[in-house]
Amino acid sequence: MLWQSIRNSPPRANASACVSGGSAVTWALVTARIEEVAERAGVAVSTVSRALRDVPGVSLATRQRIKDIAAEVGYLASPNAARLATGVTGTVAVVVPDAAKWFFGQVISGAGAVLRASGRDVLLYELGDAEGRRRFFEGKTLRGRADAVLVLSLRLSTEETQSLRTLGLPVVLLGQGSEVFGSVRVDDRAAARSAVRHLLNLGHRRIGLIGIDDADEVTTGSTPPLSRLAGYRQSLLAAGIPLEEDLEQFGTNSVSGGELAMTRLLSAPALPTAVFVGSDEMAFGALGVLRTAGMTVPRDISVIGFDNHDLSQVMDLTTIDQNIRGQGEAAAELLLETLSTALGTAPPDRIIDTRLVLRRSTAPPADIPTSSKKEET
Amino acid sequence: MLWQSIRNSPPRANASACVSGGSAVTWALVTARIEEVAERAGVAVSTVSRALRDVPGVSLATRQRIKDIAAEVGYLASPNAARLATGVTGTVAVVVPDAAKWFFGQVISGAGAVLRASGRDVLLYELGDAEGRRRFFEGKTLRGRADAVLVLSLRLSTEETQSLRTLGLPVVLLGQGSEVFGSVRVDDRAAARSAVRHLLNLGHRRIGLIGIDDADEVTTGSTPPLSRLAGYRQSLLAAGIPLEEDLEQFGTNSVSGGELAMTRLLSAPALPTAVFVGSDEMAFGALGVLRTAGMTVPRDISVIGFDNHDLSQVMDLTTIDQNIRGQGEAAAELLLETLSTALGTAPPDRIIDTRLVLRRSTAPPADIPTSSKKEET
DNA sequence: CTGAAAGCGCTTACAG
DNA sequence: CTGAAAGCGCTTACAG
Repeated sequence: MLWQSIRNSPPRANASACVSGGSAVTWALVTARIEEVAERAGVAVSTVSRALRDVPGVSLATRQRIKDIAAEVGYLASPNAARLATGVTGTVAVVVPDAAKWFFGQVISGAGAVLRASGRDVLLYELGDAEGRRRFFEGKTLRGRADAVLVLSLRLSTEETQSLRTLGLPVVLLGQGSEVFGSVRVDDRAAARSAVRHLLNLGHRRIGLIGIDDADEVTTGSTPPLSRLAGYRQSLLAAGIPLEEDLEQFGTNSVSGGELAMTRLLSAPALPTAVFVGSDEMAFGALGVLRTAGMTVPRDISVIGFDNHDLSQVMDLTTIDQNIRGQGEAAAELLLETLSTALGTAPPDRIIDTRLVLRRSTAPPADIPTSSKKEET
Repeated sequence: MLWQSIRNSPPRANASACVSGGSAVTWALVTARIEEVAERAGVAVSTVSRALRDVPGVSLATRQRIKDIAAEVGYLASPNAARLATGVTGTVAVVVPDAAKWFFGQVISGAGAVLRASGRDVLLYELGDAEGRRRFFEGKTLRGRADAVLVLSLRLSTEETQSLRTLGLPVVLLGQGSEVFGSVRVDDRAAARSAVRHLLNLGHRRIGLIGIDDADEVTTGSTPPLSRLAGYRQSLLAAGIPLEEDLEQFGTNSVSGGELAMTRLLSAPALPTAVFVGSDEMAFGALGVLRTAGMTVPRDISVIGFDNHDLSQVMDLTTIDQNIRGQGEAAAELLLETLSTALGTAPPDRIIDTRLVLRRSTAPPADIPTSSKKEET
């Protein structure tokens, strides 16, 4: 009853018009237009337009009068008309592989808060799978829909880069450097080094790695996994510890990926006394496997993650905080700056700080390893 | 260098125009307009418009020729012009308290997939805090920006309901029933009953509750917390077990909320042998506290959650799966149906199935409790 | 400081 | 089946 009345008879005291859109006839409320405000104020529509947008060239008196009348009749400029006239959408597109993943949720929320504070709308594009990614970049999906684009955790191919450039919009990448677009990210390599150094400083010499492999069909090729691996290796080598293939296991960036990799690590010729894991979610999986195997963390093995996931505290996981929400905020801010300033020559590249968060999944190895260096196969 | 050229000199072989928008002068690429296609095809623009949108009334031959030419010149109708002309935006607004929370990420992703498959854009509105919620509903934020609205986990006040109705758009609520709008949700009460019945069937008689309290400034007043509480009480009473105030503790829907509530439960006059927790995230917090207290789950105490969170498997948490992504999908589908069909009299209310997921956080109580019934203070 | 008019790029009765 | 014209509701040179 009520339902029907909503669809078919909009509240009175509002003019209504019948617009046939698509298959169904829908009712759309018609609210005050600029013309009505102009008539009431006894001025031209152009003056109303200028007054309401605080464009210079209107006397203070008329401007105020127009504003009052606009507020009175509840006038709001039609976004679509304004967009058509100016070409400015007041919208920022956020392109994300998968909104259901914790990492991207943090970024979306952080970036969204900044964008909303600037009065902009957020258009969310979720790639989903490789096919979705292809469709997004092939079609000119964004044309006329956004003023700027924030792209998360994607290593863009030449064609994709070109496709974005053709849009003519400012683009900022998150989690990935770029020669062409602005970027916000952390120094993954340095962060990984400090994680492994923490383990070294505790006295560990046999340190395993659970890395993020490249199997994800959407984020494939992105650099953080590689940089974290490189940081791990650098730290070991700098400490004079040779790399061991058996101690490096990889999996998808997920709990189950961590479980599988840790399981493989447990069947290594000689167990590591500590493991650096490429993401907290993988570390959760690793912790689960260790528990199942009857091993105690950190007594039998130390584990350090990467992210500072919401749940890493309750899991008591030592990890690297990479301020993900802050990265999202910084990326949005950079985008807004780019929108209002003519930027210089090089695309800006902002590096966000990381920090080690100590919890109780790391500790000195049980038996001080003095001979472990020479234990290789 | 490259950067500058992006902003100032769009790729050649594309016409370009200088549009002054706001403070800065920006370049916008001008791509083919409908007129160009019409000229090339030797027809009127109206024919092109009809041909490209598969509107009947164009001969097959001309339609195909026009489509070919459009593809050739890469013509795509300007979304803003089409919107202004039709009033249809091809966009659905998703209104969410906090995109960073796991629950909402699932919904956004599920609903988004369905909406994208239908060719629609997703406009994300994150309320953030009470002030954000107020702003959203006071201003006619959505006017002219969306064809339909999906509202997550909000118990709407009369004014907010009215504000949405004034928009004249189809609205679907998720996680909340409504007299006015369509809704998708689970039967929280029945699900809670089955959770508690599981504990009863295992032989538990002293069953505690960790409930979601109403402190969240945005989602305050939503019914799932109340329904789950009601289901808990119903199950106990149906089993002839009197309620005990000390065994009901509440907290914010978060890990720390679960920690605090479990801590209070641990200082109850007599410990429960099992606890039903209103959400998995709270259950994670509860598990953490129990571990810290040196108690073993499920030997000393059984814990059952609600959600089937991604991480509940690795936490080995028995829980109620409520198919959150499925709820998001169903809500989006309902919205699309509403958009294309003139719906009947009553707002549709779709109930999604829940199911018990058995893991190893629940087990029969250690000592069979025969006298516990009379242990109250 | 203000206004009349053109224009943004489509869609849709209306007429043929 | 096709076209000419009006209209969607703004903004912005241009002229005064």
